[in-house]
Amino acid sequence: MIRQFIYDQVIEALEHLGYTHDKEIIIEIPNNKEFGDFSTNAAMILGKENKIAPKILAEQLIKEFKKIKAFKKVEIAGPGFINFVIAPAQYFELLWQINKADMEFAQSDYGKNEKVMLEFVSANPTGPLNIVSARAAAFGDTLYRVMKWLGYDPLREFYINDAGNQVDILAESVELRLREIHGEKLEEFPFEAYHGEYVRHLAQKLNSQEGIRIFMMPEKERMEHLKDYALNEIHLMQENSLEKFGVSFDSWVSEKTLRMEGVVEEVLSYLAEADCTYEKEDAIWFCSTKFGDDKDRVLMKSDGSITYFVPDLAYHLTKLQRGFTKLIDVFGPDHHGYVPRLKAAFKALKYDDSMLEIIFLQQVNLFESGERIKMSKRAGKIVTMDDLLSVVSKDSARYFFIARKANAHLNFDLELALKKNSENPVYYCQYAHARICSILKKAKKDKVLPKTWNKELITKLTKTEELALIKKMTELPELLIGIAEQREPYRLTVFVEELAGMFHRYYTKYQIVNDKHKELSQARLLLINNIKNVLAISFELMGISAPEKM
RNA sequence: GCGCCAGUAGCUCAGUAGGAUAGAGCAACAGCCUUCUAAGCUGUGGGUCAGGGGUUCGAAUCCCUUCUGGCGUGCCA
Repeated sequence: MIRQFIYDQVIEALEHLGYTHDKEIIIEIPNNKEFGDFSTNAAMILGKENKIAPKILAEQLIKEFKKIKAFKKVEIAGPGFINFVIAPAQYFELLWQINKADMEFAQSDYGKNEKVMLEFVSANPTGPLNIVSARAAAFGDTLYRVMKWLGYDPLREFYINDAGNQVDILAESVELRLREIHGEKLEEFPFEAYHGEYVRHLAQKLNSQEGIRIFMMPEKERMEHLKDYALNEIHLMQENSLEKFGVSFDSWVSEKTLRMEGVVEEVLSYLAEADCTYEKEDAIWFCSTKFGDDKDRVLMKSDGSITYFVPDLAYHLTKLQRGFTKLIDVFGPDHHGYVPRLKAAFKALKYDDSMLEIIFLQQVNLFESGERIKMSKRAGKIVTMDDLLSVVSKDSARYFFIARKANAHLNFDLELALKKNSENPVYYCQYAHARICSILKKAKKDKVLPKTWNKELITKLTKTEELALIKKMTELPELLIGIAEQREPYRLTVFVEELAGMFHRYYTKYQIVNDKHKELSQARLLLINNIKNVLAISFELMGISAPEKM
């Protein structure tokens, strides 16, 4: 809010003085408080192109800024920085705006209704969701919420790979477990099959529903039946896990359905028409190296079946056909070799590959008592999302999952997530919210809390901590834009921790409600009420609760 | 081998428009509740920003290079 204002003033002053500003200047918050509330490097950056010494340019600009009431003090410092101190009256005005915006603060039409496709989780329908999926769910959903808040038109989509090899193996695994139930002795459970307990449960459930009847079906029909059954059950299981996590998808797209609609043939013909395919060793290849990939890729295997890539490419093309102008995929850490071929296909088909944006989430390591918990997919020993949620609350889990940059490994400390003190940032932040609620409640009971807020009250706020709190809140609108554009939800957790910390310190230092100073009390109540709102909005965007009592 | 990602305090991490003296939290130690929630606050110590070169008024941040770790490198999905 303020940053943009200062930026505009600088540009205006430059133009008024007849200087050019071809190079980008910055308005920043100095990390040393002695340098004021904001500072700009404009004079240093633009000195050269205007053939003037930075310090002289700075002096001239400062002369212009002296006329502006919003600035209490403007100074030159160091090699040509211009430091601004914002007038309290300006902060009061901003607080009043925040107050008026209420629970809609920082909402905007910034995104101009751009249709953005957010594809995330998209886990294989062959087992329960694991913790990397949980990370993806928290990440994608938070990004969705922020984009929505900023006036984009985002859609959350889950792509189900319910066709191909792995699904056959799933059906076979269920069949083996069924045979086990009926007393057949298995030599050894095949290495490639799915070993998880859930396969047994699926078999048991199916057995109790249909019993021996299954084995009376012809082989082919039976496998189809097992496939449909298992896929449907697992889909429901996954949807249920996500729901417990507070994540719902706007759309689920099935690979099988896509295939039935004939998109595979379409894509193959598009690529052939573009002259990008050839035959070698009984297989059909895509010459992706021509478009930046490091090797050519098989489209149709020598046995006549199709590779995963073809329907997936078709799927991405449907996103474009549906009018999305930005396709964001959130992938696990093991897929990055896959991107060049997707991008290559976009280029081959003359689509703008910059519309396709892929975010990689790095792996999640679970720690307990300082020990890393080992996970093994093969042995069915994965820690599932449900396992995690049975131990850790939804709030804690979501917070921890978004609290790191996407491309950094995430160490999830189970003990820490369970702690209920300041070591655990979730509680630290939620506690600030609960504390404020408690104060407001007491103020209401004591009849200090006014029915409606009065703008004049704000002028009672003169402490540096109070102005600093207002300043911090005004950062939210710009922060959210940064989060949406850089796809970096973690920055929201940094903001919330800072704001909560500032409040806790303020609370300890000053008494908010004091019978002897009614107006001051009311002004402070107005301030903390807005802090509460800003915290609640941030929590809402992260998908975690804003408790009124703890 | 090649490709992608990462390396900041003992630990987990900020430092996102290239800015001024690199910051938090935890852990360690010393304190604060007759007063609105102590799930909180205050203070102390702690750094070769992995190493080296370069770009420039100025680099943790950009470029090159070396080292270390993770992942990828299927006619798997």
